[in-house]
Amino acid sequence: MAQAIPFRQASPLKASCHQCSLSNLCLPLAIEENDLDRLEDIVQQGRIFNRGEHIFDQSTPYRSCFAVKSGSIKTSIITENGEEQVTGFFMPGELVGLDSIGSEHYACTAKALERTSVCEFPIDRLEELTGKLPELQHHMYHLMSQEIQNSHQLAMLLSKNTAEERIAALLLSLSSRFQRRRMSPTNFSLPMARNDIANFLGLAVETVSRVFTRFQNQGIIKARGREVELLDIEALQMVSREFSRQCNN
Amino acid sequence: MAQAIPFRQASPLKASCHQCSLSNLCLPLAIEENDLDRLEDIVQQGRIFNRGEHIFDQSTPYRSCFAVKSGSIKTSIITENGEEQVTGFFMPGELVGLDSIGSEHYACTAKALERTSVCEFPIDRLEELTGKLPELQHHMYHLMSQEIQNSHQLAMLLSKNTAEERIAALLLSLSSRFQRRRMSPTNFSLPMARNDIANFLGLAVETVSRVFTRFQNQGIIKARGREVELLDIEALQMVSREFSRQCNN
DNA sequence: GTACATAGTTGATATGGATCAACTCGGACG
DNA sequence: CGTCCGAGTTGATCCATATCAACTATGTAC
Repeated sequence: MAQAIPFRQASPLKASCHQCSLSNLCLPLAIEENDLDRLEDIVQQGRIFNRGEHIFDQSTPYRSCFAVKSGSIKTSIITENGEEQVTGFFMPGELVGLDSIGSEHYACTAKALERTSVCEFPIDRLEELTGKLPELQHHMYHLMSQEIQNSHQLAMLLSKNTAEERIAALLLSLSSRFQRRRMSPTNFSLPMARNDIANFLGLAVETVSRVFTRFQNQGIIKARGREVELLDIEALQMVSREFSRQCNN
Repeated sequence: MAQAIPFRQASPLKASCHQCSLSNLCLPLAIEENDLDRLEDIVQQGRIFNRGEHIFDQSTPYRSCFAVKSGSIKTSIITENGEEQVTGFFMPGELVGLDSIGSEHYACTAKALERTSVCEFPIDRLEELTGKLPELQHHMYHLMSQEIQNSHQLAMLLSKNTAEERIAALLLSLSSRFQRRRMSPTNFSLPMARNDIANFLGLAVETVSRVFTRFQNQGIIKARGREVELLDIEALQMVSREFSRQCNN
């Protein structure tokens, strides 16, 4: 047998968590080197979505959760009367779809904010695997509880904080998440539109815009469009009142 | 051996999920009759807390999650500057502490709103057990994702809805949770103070009070103190705009 | 039963951010 | 290179709810 392969075959995309630069942020984090193969067995790597494409849709039967490899994703809930509520932004190394694990259907819609590649973890196989690897199970619990906490933080932000505080908190959250990926924590480009920020933070677009310019006038940030430079992180932390990392992360 | 027992011994409280009237709402729901013993092995039943007592405290090392047997519990986060944010109310059959599973410390403080009895699930033994019982694991995932969704709903409520809508939604949520326990969905007594409601919904106490009287004047509810009667559920649903169950549940 | 504290209600006023409207910027496309 | 369109900014006005203040009801301790 050992049939010769005429050309380099299209990789079946069963590729390497081993080599992934994000493995220290993602699921492999929880796993011993020698168990990593078992995770690789179930993951489908490298699916690409263009800006605006849906990774999954609300009310669709739940199949998988996804890890962001590159790019970014926003999740949102659509209510019966058509209103949208952005529930989160997800950056490389972060897991999307945890809010639906164990449910029949996706609880939200996930949309690529830019060209984005993801790894897909089919839920039945993942549940099977977490049953066998206690560390992985523990890590899943941890990630999900983290998600609950994030959402509580968001609720707190929404109910107690001013527009300035909310935006400062978001900027700081993004900053620390860029930093975690060894990118500049002070100089980055926002993956989402003002509109999404406004929706996420429970504000009007106009308010977001005004706060941005106010911060700019105070010399706290420099912003042109989506390009942002944080000039005075200390000041941002003062504004955001609680120094904890809000929102996601 | 077979030593005679002189008096009826104090029960070691290894008691019966089998007989618990809430088993269809709680963890046993997920388990085959014959596996129920294994859950009973790890649960510590019947701990009682008086009104105002803490079931657990924020930043304390995480040990267990708790199921409410009777009474009710509120959870809240305290920020560095001493502000409190109520993150949820928990009624019989509901699980408290899911937001901390997999974490080192409790992410919130849980306080009994009235005389309350709980069942305690030590987390290490629970994780062990979920590793062995796939249905239980699945159920845990489901409960946790539910918790995320609830929190997202709360965030939505806080960012998009008026005071009246928020309060209507809360009343409806409580109503359906009472109903689930086969209690009157229209006639119940609020376990929490106006203050807690206000904090939870991101409103001032005065606003809560005003909305209650407004609803009363419109003949939608009848309220004296914590005693509430829902006179027109339809109307409440109209007010709460989205007909889904908000907040918890 | 009285007193004190706490929870809840009601009224008057202030304000942060929504809303409405007009304008500008930047990029895609012919 | 100009046109068009959505995204973003800026200004003026309005409103829901916070805030402040006074009062009432409820309940708890002596």
